[in-house]
Amino acid sequence: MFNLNPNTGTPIYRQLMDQIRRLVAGGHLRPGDPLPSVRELAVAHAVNAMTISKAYNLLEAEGILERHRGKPMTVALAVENQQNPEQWLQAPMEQLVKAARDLGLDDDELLVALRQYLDQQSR
Amino acid sequence: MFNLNPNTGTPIYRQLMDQIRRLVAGGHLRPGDPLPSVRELAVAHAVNAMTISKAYNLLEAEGILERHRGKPMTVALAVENQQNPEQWLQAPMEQLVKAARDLGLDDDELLVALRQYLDQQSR
Amino acid sequence: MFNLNPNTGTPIYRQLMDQIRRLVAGGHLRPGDPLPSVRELAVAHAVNAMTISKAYNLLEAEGILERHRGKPMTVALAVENQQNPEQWLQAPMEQLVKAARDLGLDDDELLVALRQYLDQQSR
Amino acid sequence: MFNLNPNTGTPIYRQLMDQIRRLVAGGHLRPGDPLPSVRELAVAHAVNAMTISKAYNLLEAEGILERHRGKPMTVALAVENQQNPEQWLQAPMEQLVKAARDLGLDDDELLVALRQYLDQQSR
DNA sequence: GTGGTCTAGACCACA
DNA sequence: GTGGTCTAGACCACA
Repeated sequence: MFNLNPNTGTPIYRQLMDQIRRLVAGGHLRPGDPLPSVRELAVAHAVNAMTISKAYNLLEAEGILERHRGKPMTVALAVENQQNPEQWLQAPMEQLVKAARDLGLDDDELLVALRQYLDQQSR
Repeated sequence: MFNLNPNTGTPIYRQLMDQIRRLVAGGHLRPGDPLPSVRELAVAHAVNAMTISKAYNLLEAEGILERHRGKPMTVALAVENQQNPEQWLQAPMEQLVKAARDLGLDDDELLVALRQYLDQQSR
Repeated sequence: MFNLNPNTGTPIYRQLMDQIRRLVAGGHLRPGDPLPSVRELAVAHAVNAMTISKAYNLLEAEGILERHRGKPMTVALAVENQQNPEQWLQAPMEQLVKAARDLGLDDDELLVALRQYLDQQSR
Repeated sequence: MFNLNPNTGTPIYRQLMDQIRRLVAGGHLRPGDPLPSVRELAVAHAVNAMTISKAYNLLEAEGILERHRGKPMTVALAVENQQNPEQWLQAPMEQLVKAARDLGLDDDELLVALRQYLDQQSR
């Protein structure tokens, strides 16, 4: 369902938050859409329920999710999904560019590297 | 000197390790080059000396740095800096592509976004 | 230190949050003042550390506490402690008045009851 | 009908129990008086019927309510409504006094605050 | 020493 | 079925 990796140094609950935020920003999850239950996600990713719950709680505090007693949480109706999706690309682009700079790649070399990577994936 | 951000969720010592590894892989730091002292870096980045020290220790264990009693650590003479630099780009490219997918961008849109970002930076 | 009762139906972490908020609003805890460590409080009240930590985290999100890596949390420097303390009395006054109404007491009888209660306490 | 608030942290069934107990203690509900049906209350307060039912069941177990097959529950004939009404004021008074203490108010200031609050309400 | 993350598991409130 | 609270305990990052 989601892409959760316990070994990256990024806390699992943050990984989940990032992905949900982006799925909402990208329109894949829309206002009113239900989210998988805490237990369901926990089992599916072999992760503790409290870890999932923490992510959901923080997203509720951010106004992105809504809680419904006894029912699954949903994407908030009032969520601002019309906000510029590119905003969510900033941080990972920054990371990538920094890595490229450290490695001595210039802009064009980085773009070539990314294109190659994308081509590999789609094959 | 380096680019250390305490708020990203990635431990500071890992950020430092990543950057040094890439600087070595990219040839910006070459075998025998001295590194800044632990204290110097700690002060410069307002970070605890143990944090820097931990990064240096782990890099020494990896064979990338060498320790010299009473003198600054250096890049190991035997370091394999001829290794494929693209290897160090994998993880950040993966992050970026995942973010783009969640946001509903296809390959071309991602490449355009990255080019725009790079253009902005160089301006 | 604090007054935490696991049997009231109000979650422990909320009880703690309420008390800290009021101590700050009342000026007993002032900007920059350190709070007891999570472990210290947990031991003192025979409560799990995560329960204390949850309260501290939520208060940080509210801007009332500040986190300092490796050091105790403190009352936020920017905290608005000049806000009207009476605000924090609203909820408990509402509760009390509702109870009194249900019991058929009028305003004067309630005030008398409260005065008697206060007199008992101070004896 | 009743005053049920899902957001206070106090379970709804407890809020309901408290209010019925106080209405009985205050003589507003007297032995033999019928209570609203579970469904009626559930609809009126947009609350699940099981929540109401749970409160009624617990009050029956306490001897405060009586069940009559096919008919509304009533206040128990044997209920001890002559018990000291002030007893039900203890808990909310304690809460209020604790809050006032945290805020640094002394007895007189608290009494003044309560009188002001009552005056506001009656206006 | 400080707080943070995560687990396994119990039990509660509510639909 | 849903999410919430809490525990006991492990291990991590940082000062």
